[in-house]
Amino acid sequence: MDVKTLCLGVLSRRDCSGYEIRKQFEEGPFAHFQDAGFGSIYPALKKLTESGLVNCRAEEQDSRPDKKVYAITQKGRQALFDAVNQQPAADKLRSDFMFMLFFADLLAPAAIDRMIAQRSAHHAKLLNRLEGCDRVLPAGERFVLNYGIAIHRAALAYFEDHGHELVGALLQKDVAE
Amino acid sequence: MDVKTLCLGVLSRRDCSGYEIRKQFEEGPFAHFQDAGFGSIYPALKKLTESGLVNCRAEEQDSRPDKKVYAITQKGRQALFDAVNQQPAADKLRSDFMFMLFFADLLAPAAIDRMIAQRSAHHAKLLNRLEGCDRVLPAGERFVLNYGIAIHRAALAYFEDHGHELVGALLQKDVAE
DNA sequence: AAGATATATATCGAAGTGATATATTCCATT
DNA sequence: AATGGAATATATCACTTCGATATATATCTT
Repeated sequence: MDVKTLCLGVLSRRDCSGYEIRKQFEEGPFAHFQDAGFGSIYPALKKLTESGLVNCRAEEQDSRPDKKVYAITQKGRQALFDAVNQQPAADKLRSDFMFMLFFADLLAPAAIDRMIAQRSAHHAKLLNRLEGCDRVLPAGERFVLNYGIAIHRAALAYFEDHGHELVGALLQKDVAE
Repeated sequence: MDVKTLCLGVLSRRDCSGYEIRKQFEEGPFAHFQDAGFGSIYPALKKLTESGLVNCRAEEQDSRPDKKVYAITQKGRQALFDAVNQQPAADKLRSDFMFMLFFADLLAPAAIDRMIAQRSAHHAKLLNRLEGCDRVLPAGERFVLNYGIAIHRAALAYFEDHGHELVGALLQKDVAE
C-alpha cells in the first residue's frame, strides 16, 4: 500500500489539494492508522496525474499561490478498487516510546514517570478527538473509527493501571543498590 | 530512532550476528513494536563498526559462511544511553488492513468476513506468543511485553464483539439495493 | 528425490522521511 | 504599531529504509 494508493483513497471521498491530503493524515479520518508527508504526497500526485488516475485543476486564490485541486478519475477508482481487494500486508508499528521503556534500566524513575504521564495525556487527547465524531458514517469508516477508540482506551487503561508499577519497581531497585 | 540505535539496543542484551538481530525483530522481544530488515541492518552494523560503537569478530562454522558476531562497545553503550534519554518521537502505525476496511463499501461482505477472521487468528497467535513468555524479566521489558498483551487482547475483543456488525450492515445495504 | 524451511551475508533500485525553502495572510501578544 | 507565530500552499533533496533478489549450504518433510 504505497502513498499513491493512499492518495487515491483520500480523493475518492472528495477533491483535495496536496495540502488538504496531508492534513487528513495529520489529524483527519486517516490519522490513527496511516501517515504520509509532503515529501511523498506531491511526487505521488504527480505520478498519478501522469498515469491518468487523477486530474488536476488550478484554483485561483486571492494573493496566495494557486491551489492545485486533484480529482480522482474513473480509472483511478478502478485502481483503488483493485488495491483494496488485495491481501493486506501486516501492520507496521514503530514505537520509539516502547523501545525506550524496554531499556527502562537506563532511565531515571522520574523521567519514566514524566514520559508515561505525557503518553497518557496524548492518548486521552486522541481519544477525545475520535470520540468527538458523532456524525453518521459509512459502515467501514465507523468500524475503523471505533477500532481506534477501543485501542486508545486500552492503552490509556494500561498506563493508568500499571504505570506506577514500573516506576515503583525501578525505585525499589535503586534503593537496593 | 534509526536502525543503528535499534541494533545497539539488541546488542546491549547479548552479542549477535546480523541474522540474529533480524530474527529478534521478526519474532523476538522487539517484534511487536519495532521492525527492521536485512537491507537496513547490515549497512547499520557496518556504520556502527566504522564509528567504533560495536566490534565484529568472525566465528567459524562447519560448511556455512562465517558468522560475523557483533558486540557493543563502551562507546556504543553510551550512545544507546543518550538515545533512550531523548524525547521519544510519536508512534508510527501503518495499517493497510484498516485502510481497506475504511473502504468496506468496495469489498464483498464475504471477503470482509474472511479478512476479519484471519486478522483475529493473527492477533490470537501473537497473543499466545507474548503470553507464553513467563520468565522473570527486567521491569522495562516486562512492562512493554504486558503492554503488547493488553493491546492485542483489546484488538481481538473488538473484532469478536463488532466484526459481525460490519458484515451485517453491508449485507443489509446489499439487500436494500 | 524433490522441495520447503532455516542459517547466513550482501546488494540495489525504488520508495519514503524529515528538514528546509519560499511566500503570503491572519491572529495574538507585547 | 510592531513583532512573532500559526495557518495556507507548493516544492525539493539528501539521507534512510524497504523489499526483492542473489548466493550457498544443511536439514527437515513429503
